[in-house]
Amino acid sequence: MEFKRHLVTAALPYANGPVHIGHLAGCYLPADIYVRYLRAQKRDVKFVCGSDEHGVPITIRAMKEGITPQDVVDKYNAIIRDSFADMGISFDIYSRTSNKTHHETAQAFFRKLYDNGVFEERESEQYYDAEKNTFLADRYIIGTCPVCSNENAYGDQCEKCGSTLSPEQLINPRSALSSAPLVKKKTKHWYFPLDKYEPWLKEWISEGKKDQWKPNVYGQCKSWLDSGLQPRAMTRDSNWGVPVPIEGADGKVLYVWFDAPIGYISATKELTTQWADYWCQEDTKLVHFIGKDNIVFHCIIFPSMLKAHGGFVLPDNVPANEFLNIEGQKVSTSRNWAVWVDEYLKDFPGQQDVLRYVLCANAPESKDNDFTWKDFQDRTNNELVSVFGNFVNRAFVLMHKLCGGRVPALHTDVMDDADRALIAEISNTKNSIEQCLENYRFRDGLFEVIDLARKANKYMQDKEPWIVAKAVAAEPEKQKLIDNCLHLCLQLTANLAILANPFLPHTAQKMCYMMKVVDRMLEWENAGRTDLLKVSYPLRAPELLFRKVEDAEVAAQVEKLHNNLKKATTPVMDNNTTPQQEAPATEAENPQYQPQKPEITIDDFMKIDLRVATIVKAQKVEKADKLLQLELDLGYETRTVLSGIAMHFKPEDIVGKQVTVVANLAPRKMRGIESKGMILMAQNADGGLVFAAPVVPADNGGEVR
RNA sequence: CGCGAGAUAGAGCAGCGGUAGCUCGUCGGGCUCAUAACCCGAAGGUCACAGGUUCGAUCCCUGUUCUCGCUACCA
Repeated sequence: MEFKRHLVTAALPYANGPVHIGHLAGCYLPADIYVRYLRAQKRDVKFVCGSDEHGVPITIRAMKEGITPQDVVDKYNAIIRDSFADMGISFDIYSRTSNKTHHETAQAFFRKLYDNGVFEERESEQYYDAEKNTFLADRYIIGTCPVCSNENAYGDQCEKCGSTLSPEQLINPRSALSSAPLVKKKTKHWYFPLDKYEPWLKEWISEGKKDQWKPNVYGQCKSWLDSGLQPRAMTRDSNWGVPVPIEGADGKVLYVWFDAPIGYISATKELTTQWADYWCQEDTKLVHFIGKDNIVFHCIIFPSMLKAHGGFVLPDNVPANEFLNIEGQKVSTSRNWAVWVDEYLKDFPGQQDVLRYVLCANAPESKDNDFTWKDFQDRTNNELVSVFGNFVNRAFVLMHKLCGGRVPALHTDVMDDADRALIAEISNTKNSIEQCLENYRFRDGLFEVIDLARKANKYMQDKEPWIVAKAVAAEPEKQKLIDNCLHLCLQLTANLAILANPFLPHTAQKMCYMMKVVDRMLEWENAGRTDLLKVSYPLRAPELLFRKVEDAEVAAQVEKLHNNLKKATTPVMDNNTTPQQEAPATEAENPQYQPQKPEITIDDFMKIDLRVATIVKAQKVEKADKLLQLELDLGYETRTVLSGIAMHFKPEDIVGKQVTVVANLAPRKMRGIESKGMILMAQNADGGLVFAAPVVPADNGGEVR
């Protein structure tokens, strides 16, 4: 089908914390790239999102901090909204589910289903906290696990033994919120009969979406459908949320997963009076960008709701990403193991596109991926800076040096195959990127952009205009070769701006400024043209598009991550301390000492094979300031170990000394020499090094434990 | 437990029946216009493991192991 309109949504972030880079990589960044691409094509597109501001965790948080739920969501809504705006996530509207339009829309939706007799009413008994006057979600009931006797098992699961539980199974259940004894109270809720929609869903998904949706998304849906759907309660006992709009429903609100996706509709309503065109016309392409944890809600529940209501379009695709881990560990907000976007923006001002680049290049499109600061540095320095940034810079610098600061002419009489191939490459790249983006393959699309710059670097290298320039004095007609090379490199730079624009919008803007062209040049249809910059048009002096990430910055970020983790795990999380009070304590650490590393088990430690060894030979490694090549006698063998201690010790002084060596460390090549192990050194505050070794001679090869 | 997704060079990913590819890193060389950059070349993989189907399997089938998810309002 030919779509006239596009409606793109990104998962509503939950307003009880800031956004981290996992959120960005998971859905906001891909959604933004997709939307920017569609806009550049002048297609009709609306991009909606907003804060999800209801639900129990927000009320809990408010209770703990002694403020109202509204205070909580106001605070985080502002932080989240600003982070997105600063990162260039270009929503047409960023709304929130606590506002009036949303309440009205969600209530009307519920009412329509209610009037149509869709819901089933059911009464059940649930645990109630009499002191806090609230029903308790399973998660907020604590008790002793019937399986492993852990006294702090949750009502839904025991984290110690992993058993799945229900609150009834807990021994001595108690409230997580107060010391009040639990009572059971009857409560009535309205259930959405998902089971009745199962046949329809099966047809819609199994037959219609099998090859269109990503394998993880399709597989997940199929799994749900095959195991059979159950009616699901769409209301909750709470005073924070959208009130259930029917008689006799006092103290009840809509289940957040009922209300949140309707937030997409409410946001569109706020955005435009034409909202119904986007939601109700068959030729609208609705796309939900989400993370994998949301698949069931967007592929099963929400479509069923829309179907039950009638009159709405259904999602054409739900390109869910997997998760992004940080430095090898799962993101955890409670342990504060995350890279927060607002903090990144403070630490790396003006470098939004660098993060956009890294997160897109390493996006968890097909499986969970790991974000490491080292990878952030490598990708930035070796790909963005060296390939893309450097090409643009050298094209500009050469143009100023060899062509008088103006766009040189293209002399068709001396064009060769390399020139023509480069021109063809621009169109090829444009087509490839279109293919990638239309199919939600953003990582590949971005690669194509960088690859074009890579090819352009090679083209320039082959043409060597700086060499040709030396011959111009003797053979003036050679200037034509230089002109052609730089003409094409500059036109290619203009194309790079267009092609990179969806991914790196701030960079594209900067390039437009340097080329002195208006934003309209960035329209997608201009890609592939080689007349974007007029001949003899003077261009500005180049500015560096990106800067390198320094080792110290990487180290600082890694340390920050670990410090935050320590702060969160330190048992000061008393109910009396609010997070605001804790925050300033961060800097109070003793600065001379490295923070202690995370706790390990004895098993972790026993994996390390420490041995006593004697240095039998030592020599400097050529072309390395710090490295010494050591031959160590371990009793049962002699091996080579490289150590970065050349600044501290002379080779001849340490021969014969005993050391402790990590014997089972994976071998690593440095300067072409394989190092098989590591010797232990103690470091003093002044940077001085001391061998960590037996105080009296011991047997070589002896285990250290 | 069951179900789903994933497991391919040091890292990140393609390939999905016919001699294993790309980017980065590593190593060697070249060049110098450019952010010590760029260009050329090389090394590096028993394609998680074990069976099976096939003339032939990384790719299909079966089983196993590991990771993540499906449960909790963390994308």
